[in-house]
Parts: sequence; structure tokens; C-alpha cells
Amino acid sequence: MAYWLMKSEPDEFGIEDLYRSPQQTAPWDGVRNYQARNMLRDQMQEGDLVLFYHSSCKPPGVAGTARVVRAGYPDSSAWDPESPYFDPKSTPDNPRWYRVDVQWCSTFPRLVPLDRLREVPALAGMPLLQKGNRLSVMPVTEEEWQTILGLAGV
DNA sequence: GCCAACGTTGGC
DNA sequence: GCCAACGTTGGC
Repeated sequence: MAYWLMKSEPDEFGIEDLYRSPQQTAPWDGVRNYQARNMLRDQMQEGDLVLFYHSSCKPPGVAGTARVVRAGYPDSSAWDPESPYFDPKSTPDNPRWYRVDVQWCSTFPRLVPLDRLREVPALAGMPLLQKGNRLSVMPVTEEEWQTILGLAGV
């Protein structure tokens, strides 16, 4: 089983939106970056655990956890002309983009802010904290996972 | 709103 | 295949 961190803007889709989804489950779609796509398509497996990160908000940080309940499958929003994620280069016969389904697991009693993550030496290697990193899906080590859950007080 | 960093596009 | 221009991300 692997651990991941996934970013979402809470104005668009935050952990409360996942909590309120049917079966507390939602597709994680709209990822349009090849590096992230490869992880969604090739690596993320049912049962993997996810840190749900809130970005582009005040303050940004880890808001809770989720679980992958369906491994990578084609992101049909790419061939929906009505979707903001429409990409005419992706077709059902030759899908370019992928998504997974995630289910809500926990909302932290308090968000663990990005500032706090930066203070912890054990987390210094996280891609999230590297200058210029823009990946919206990234792997997390078990040690990092445990450290962040510790910071969240859970 | 700014801007650094990075990815993508397209002319050549 | 290079690289300048442009678009996007996301913290500040």
C-alpha cells in the first residue's frame, strides 16, 4: 500500500465536499499534467491512502485523509465539450487523461498548515515543499505520512 | 494582484 | 530538436 498527497482548491472541491459526496466518494478528475497523470494511471491502487491538501487558500495545508477506492481509469471529462477540463486530443478510444476515485477517511481537527510542514526536518524532502513544485499528485513516504498525522494530532 | 517557476506550444 | 513566447500554478 502506498501513500499520496493530492492538491485541491477548497473553493472548487475541498475535503468537506468529499465528505458530503454520495458514499463520501468522488472521482478525482481534471488532472492535466503528464507526470501526475502517470501516477494516477500506473501507480495508484485501491487501498492507497491520500493526504488531502488544500491549495490556493489561506492558509494552504493538509486538511485530512482519503482512500483510493478505484484505481486509475480514463477521465471522461476530457471528452465532454461542456467540461472545463475538455481536451479534444483525448478520446474514449485513446484516452489521454486518467482519474481515480477517492473516499473520505478523516477531516483533521485542525488543518496542518504549509508553514508548519516547513518547520519539520523530517518533511524537508517532500516534493510539496520544494521550490517551484507544481505537481498536484505526489508520493508520500510512510514516515512522512506518520509525521503529518502526528502534527494533526490524530 | 504579483511574480517565480515550470510546462507546453509552435516557428524555424 | 532548439528555444522564445506564452500559459498555469500557487504561495505570498
